Amino acid sequence: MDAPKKYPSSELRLRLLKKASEIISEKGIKKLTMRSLADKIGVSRTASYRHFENKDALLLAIAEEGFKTLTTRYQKINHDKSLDSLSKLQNIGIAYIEFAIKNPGAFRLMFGQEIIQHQRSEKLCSAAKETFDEYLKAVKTYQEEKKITIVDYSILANYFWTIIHGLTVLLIDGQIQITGDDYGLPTLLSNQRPNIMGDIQSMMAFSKQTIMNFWEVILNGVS
Amino acid sequence: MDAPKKYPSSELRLRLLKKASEIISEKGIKKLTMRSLADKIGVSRTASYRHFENKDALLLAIAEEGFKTLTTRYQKINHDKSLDSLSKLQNIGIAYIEFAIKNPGAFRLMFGQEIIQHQRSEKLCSAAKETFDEYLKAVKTYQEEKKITIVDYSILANYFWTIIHGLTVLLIDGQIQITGDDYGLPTLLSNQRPNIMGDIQSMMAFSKQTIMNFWEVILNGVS
DNA sequence: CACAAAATGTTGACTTAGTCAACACGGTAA
DNA sequence: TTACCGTGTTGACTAAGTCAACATTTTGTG
Repeated sequence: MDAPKKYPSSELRLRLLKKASEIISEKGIKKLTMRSLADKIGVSRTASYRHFENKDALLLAIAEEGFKTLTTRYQKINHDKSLDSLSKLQNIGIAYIEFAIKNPGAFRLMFGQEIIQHQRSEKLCSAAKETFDEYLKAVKTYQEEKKITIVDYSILANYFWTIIHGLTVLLIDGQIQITGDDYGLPTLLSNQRPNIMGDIQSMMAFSKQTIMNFWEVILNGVS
Repeated sequence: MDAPKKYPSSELRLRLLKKASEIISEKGIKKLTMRSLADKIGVSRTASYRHFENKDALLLAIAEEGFKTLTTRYQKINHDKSLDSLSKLQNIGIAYIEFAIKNPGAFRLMFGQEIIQHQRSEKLCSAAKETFDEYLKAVKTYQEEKKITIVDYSILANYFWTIIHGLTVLLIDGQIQITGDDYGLPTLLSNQRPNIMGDIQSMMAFSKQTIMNFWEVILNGVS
């Protein structure tokens, strides 16, 4: 009898998702309140409960949407005939970072645990699985094409993921701050309010370069 | 006039820190309430406010303690004459992961943003700086010894950090689940409650192996 | 078209949790 | 001894999640 399951996408539902996602990206999850969210959108304080059972369900839906978006991007890359298997894999990494930089709130919900640890729904898991499968497909293709046989592709996938995820998380948490071509102090060390999401362009340029550098090292070593 | 700043370490203060850290590691920050924390320790609901201005200050203190602990470990490693510079760097990475696995709650406070983004105190920043400096020292020593001149050591530090941090975060968020020698499904894909912190021994063994593998690749490439 | 049912939104009320204020008590320095 | 500090307690207020009852609109169906 979980009340609000129908209504797959009304006007309000979409606006709530979008606004909530913005708020958690900018201010963090703590600062998202059902009441002020409704208020900002201009409906009464409990209107959101017609579209989401509760706050956790709203957060869940944000994560789910996130996976769907990411899956679509991955699919587009995997289907692009003009890209070789290495470029596909790299582009998928870049898409992951770009998504996270543009939607840090959603990204944290998707891959963190604070929220999702408990109330994972079937829908969320299958959305995540689609994203993951698309990623695995790219890894597998790359591995087969390059004839890398020393490890299973799922292990290879974890290794790539480790690097991309590490970079992503450090970036969105401001531990590697980019402004133009400069590095800022890690958030860690600064008691100023960090300008974490300063300049998406610069962050993406930095990320691409970093991925290329990692790849160079992976292929040839540092020597 | 921020009231409770004196009292650097009473009985109760320490018990609060310890218990709170346990709770956030096991259940997440959302589930830590000042009232139930006090209750579990057996004092009245506002007793904690004699030792911490508010909940954020308590979380801040947990992070600060975390940095101090980590700094001590790093120092011990850096001072160990029996280790060469590579081993020091690797051991620091392992210590980082071990700390995170044993104290995921504190770790998230220290390196995440959800909580700390706003109320960073001087004390927290300087505690973080000490940890960071100790890490940088190890990187610098390694770089000088190995005569790696292609990049600045602070960039090298970011690269290592990226890998270690990525691995750490994926582990504590259950995206790489270890049970004995097996991999479990990423939390992502499972709607069962994940047994994230299953077996610290196995997770550490896995982490050490992974770090070694990464190093192997970094030194020699995959070819 | 008429009407019941479903969808959607509103206000009132309850509950939990953060936190302040006032009060209490024991120890210690002047 | 006494004033004050450190520490803890209870009472009270407020913000926020959320349910229940009620109102309005939309929609499916005879």
